[in-house]
Amino acid sequence: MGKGKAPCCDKSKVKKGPWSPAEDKRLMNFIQKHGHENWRALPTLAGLLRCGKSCRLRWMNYLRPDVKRGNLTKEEEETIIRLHAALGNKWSQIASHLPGRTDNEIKNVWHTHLRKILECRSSESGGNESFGSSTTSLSSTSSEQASQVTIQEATDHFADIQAANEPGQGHENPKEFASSFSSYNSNIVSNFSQDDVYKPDEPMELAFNYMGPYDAVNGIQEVDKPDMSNNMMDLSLDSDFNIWDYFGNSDQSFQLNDVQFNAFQNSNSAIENGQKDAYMEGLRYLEIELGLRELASKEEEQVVVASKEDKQDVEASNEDKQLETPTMSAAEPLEPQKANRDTMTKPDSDPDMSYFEMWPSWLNNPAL
DNA sequence: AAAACATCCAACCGCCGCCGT
DNA sequence: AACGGCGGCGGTTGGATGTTT
Repeated sequence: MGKGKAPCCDKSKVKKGPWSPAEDKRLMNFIQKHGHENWRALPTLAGLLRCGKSCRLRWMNYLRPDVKRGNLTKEEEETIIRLHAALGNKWSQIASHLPGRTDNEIKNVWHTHLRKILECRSSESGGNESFGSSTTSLSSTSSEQASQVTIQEATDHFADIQAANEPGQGHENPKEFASSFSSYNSNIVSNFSQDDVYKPDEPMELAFNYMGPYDAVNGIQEVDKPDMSNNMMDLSLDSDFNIWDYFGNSDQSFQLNDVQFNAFQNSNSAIENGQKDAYMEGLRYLEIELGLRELASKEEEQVVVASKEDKQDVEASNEDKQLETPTMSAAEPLEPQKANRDTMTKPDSDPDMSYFEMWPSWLNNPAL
């Protein structure tokens, strides 16, 4: 056996070959919204049946907005020839001198076109032109490392989220938020085991897997990231990242009504102002919908019914329907979560405690 | 018209180096 | 120091398309 590494993904479960327009669209939409901090996780989060490498390649060589199309100009060809003479087959380095051109494209052009030109020139000039694999050693610039998220970036990022949470500044469509929020929670809840259930004496793991050094409880500092690999989602820290948009990619079938949403969205001020009831109402509603709580009263039932009557249907394109359901999507029915309810236990100390209070550091964090 | 051949290029594969643990 | 994960790179492949016979 060779000592090659394990494959980056399960080859039997990923699609290969040419990309369809629907896949392109999905990949572009995802990256435009959330960036590409983690290629390995991206296909799952974006709902693509592709390996991360394949996604990266497609983006880098084809979908990136700054990729130049069309034939190379004479000047570009000459540049490639000169750089190849100096650098050899360092296609990425050559590409770095040609804005908008990819290493793959340059490599292809070289093999199909430029090499022949050089061969012709060589034969004409008596063999002085070089077109082989040059081994000229230039000090190669170290590859750019994935930029660490700075404290300032993290601060700005969460300031943005907080701003989105201000009254009147939040998600433009509360129902969309509630719908997508529920899908996210459905996913988390469906993956809960007994060990995941809240234990009052244990520190809570955050529900989100930050990619930057941000501790939602204590402020800005490095924290250990919980290992919940398949159950977690990575939050991009792109400057234009908006957590509400992150959730806004779902077809889940229930929504909070506006009152519930507002209470939920403004949970901190609601609690500080002694309006916890409104906040808790939103939580209970979510729990009921997720099958984590039985309807406690006629009133609650009416709230649920009213909300369902108020919901909007989300149209999914036929193309999207053909794609594999993303991990974070809500296409799965709620039944599995209802079954899960039986495996969960509430803290003994407070039988009325909301399951969503299992995230106190998240939900009540002033930074949010 | 059709078969054979040539060309193009998107995508895959395996390896490498960096980095975190 | 050793190991594993990941992004990046360069070589290669193979299907699509164009050209020639």
